[in-house]
Amino acid sequence: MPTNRFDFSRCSEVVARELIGITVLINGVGGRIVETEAYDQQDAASHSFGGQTPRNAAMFGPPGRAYVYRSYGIHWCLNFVCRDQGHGAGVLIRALEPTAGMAVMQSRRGLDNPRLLCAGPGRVGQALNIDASFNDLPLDEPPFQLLGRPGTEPVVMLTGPRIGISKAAETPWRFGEAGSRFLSRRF
DNA sequence: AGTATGATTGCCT
DNA sequence: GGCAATCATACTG
Repeated sequence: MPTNRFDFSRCSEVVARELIGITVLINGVGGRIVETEAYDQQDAASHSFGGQTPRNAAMFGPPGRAYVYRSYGIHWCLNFVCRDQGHGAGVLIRALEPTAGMAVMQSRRGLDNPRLLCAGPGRVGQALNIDASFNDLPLDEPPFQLLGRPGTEPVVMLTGPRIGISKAAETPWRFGEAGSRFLSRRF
């Protein structure tokens, strides 16, 4: 049976891998996570790298909450806070295979093609109607729902360098499901 | 297929 | 004042 329990109190790389195949819903709308990226305080590409600031405070709070930030002044991006409190680590949700609330997501995105609904962090934000009010919210309570458990289904994992960053760009902390048509980009 | 560009805003140096 | 964990569109070859 599905569960809302998920162990976020581990390092971002492990959590990022285990999230592949997990379903995330917000108010019943969303899908299966097929692409993630790990970020960590020791990592020059992470928002938490320089220590805690008002913007990244959620990353330093308890694991298992959302960290939401504005990207390029335009998009809202969703992260899951992980590791131990105070460590400044999180996992960026980069792409979903849309499964629930397709019509709502199509309307929010202004597009029909399921393939492009949630293929990228900004698109996920728009499809799930994310904004700043979701920052720091616990992931095991409404409006969030996490379904499934790591290892329940066999997932062939792809690994590669993260996207859109300039520092630590060679660190292979991007993860995805092999063969998925819903990835933001090819690995 | 690949490369370029504008949109847009809050945070940090 | 500069920049950013992006996206859609409009080019080029």
